[in-house]
Amino acid sequence: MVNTFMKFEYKTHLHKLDGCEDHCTVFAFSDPVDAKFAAACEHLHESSCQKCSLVESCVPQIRIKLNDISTNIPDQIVVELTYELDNSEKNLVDWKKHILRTIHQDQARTNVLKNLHVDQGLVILDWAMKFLPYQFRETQSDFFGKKGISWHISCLVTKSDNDEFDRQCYVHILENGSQGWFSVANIILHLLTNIKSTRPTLKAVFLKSDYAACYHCTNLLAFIHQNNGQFSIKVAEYNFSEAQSGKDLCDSKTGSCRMHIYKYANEGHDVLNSRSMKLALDSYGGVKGTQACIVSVNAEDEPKTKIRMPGISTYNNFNFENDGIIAKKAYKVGEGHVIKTSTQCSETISVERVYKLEVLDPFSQDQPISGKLHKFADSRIEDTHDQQPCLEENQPIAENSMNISTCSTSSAYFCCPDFSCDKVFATSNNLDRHLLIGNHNYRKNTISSMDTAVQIYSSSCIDLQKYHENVIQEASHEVEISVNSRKGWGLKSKRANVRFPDKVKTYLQEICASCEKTGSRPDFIALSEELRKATDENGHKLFTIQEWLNPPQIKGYIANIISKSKSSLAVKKPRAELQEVNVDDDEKLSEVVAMLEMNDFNANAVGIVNEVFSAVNI
DNA sequence: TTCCTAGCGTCGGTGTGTGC
DNA sequence: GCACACACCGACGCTAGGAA
Repeated sequence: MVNTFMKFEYKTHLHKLDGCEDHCTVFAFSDPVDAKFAAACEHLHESSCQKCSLVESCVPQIRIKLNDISTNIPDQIVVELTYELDNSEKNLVDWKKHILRTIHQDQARTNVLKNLHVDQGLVILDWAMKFLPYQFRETQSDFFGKKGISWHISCLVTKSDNDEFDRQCYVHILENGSQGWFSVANIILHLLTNIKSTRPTLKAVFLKSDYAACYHCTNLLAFIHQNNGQFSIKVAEYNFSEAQSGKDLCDSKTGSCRMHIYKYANEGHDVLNSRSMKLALDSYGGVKGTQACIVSVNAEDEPKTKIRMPGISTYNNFNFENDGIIAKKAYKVGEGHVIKTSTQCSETISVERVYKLEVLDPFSQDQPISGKLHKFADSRIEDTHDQQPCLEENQPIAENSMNISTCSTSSAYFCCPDFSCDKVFATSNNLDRHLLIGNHNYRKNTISSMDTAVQIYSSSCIDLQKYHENVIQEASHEVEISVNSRKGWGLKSKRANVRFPDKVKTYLQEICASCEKTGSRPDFIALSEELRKATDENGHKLFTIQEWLNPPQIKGYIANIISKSKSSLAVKKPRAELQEVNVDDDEKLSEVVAMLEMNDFNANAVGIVNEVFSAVNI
């Protein structure tokens, strides 16, 4: 029940003017400690939502039930179940916070588009999944071991004089370079220069991207701020969205480009490198509203500088002002903290030092604009029939709106992919535009499909209905008791860096060493279980509940051990050098190699024989 | 200052399903 | 039976930031 609620319904509850602590985004993102990251609500938070409370209270409810039956089950199982419940409780709350942040941070895009002037633009940045070389006819052996081509997508949205939005997409295919801040800085600079040449009236842009490390890093932010005056178009804001959200437009454009490339390849062409990739993208007039270029960024030119911005991981919104960067933890919550220019100014990140981009093949001629965004009057069913865009932030949402088109065509087949949004479109283009604006119409129905399902079921099963009501009532009662000031509950919690105990490390190192000898791969889930059950010769537990590690932690630690051992081997390993050898030496070498191979073969054969014997108990 | 842990994204290997 | 498509998952790279 909680799972379904979180997946489909929770986001429909959220609102910044709600009187419930679980729903009010301003309350959830107001820092209780630092007033600069807090905003005051003009309403009281007196109401409570039973369903939202259930997220926090479901695990305590299970814990109570566990305590009731704990006398009948072994202590070890009770301890393990308690450990699992603790982890689940934390994960559930984290998930709830993630949904809250996703919805709130997406308002940045909606508001920017709502207030966009004709001399401003919104740029959404994203790295597309690396493109794997594609052959018209390829064998399976060719399919494996491919090295992908990096390509970066930038979508520019501008507003025309007649209140329509224009979209233009820029693809940077990287011949050279990694997906780090240095490449991103070069791409942004090249992009802004290019946009200025085609749209001279543009004066400022708002950047938006996901939380990837190459975007959300001190060096890039400091570079933008320090050199903003030299950019052909000023960067006004940089808003970050939660992981895996807020880049729908880039994703849909990536899909179109991929399909265009595959279509070109399927006509008998091979797309094996950046040149052929650009050729494919430009084929048959190119992808509508999309331009591609090939660039190269030499990683060796990257300035080796380290700029400090304490607390950067908690900041999501940055405004670039003359006297510093105004950083906020959540969009439009609080006045923000000013990061002064002098604290992060560095010669090493000047435009001259950073802008080393080499354009190998420039953008082709300007493609036609991919489409005009008209305004839509009806918030539920959007179409382009001389209607107005629904960019109003708090517009009223029709109660119980149905996913049935009322437009004259009665052919509304394109539903918004967001399960909680009830908008339906007559054409795929309209859906595309809806995704660009991101103005989802979340259902405000008090009765969800889950509720309806429960009601139908409960009508034939009265007992189940009673049980369901009891669970919710008991859960909400629990929460009411425990409620105290939860201000800022939606903010990212501070990461607790806890060192793994030495004896756990030693234990894992031994297991890692034995795996290395046997060649077997460690099973992280089994190891996590093993840590909980390991005992000494007297039958006492080796590790306490505080020392248990979960599978991802074990995986990370073992990966670290392997990585270190590899790097130390690389250092110790003498460098192989090519030397001329005479024929006699060469023959001796061949003999040695043959002998080593024979030894290996014999060892393997003995191993196989032993395994067979042990399998048949001989 | 260095080391270690965590988070996010991408790459490559592997297993399974499908069509010819 | 072969070649390809797709999903899953572990490995790894990059980055931030706290502990030692």
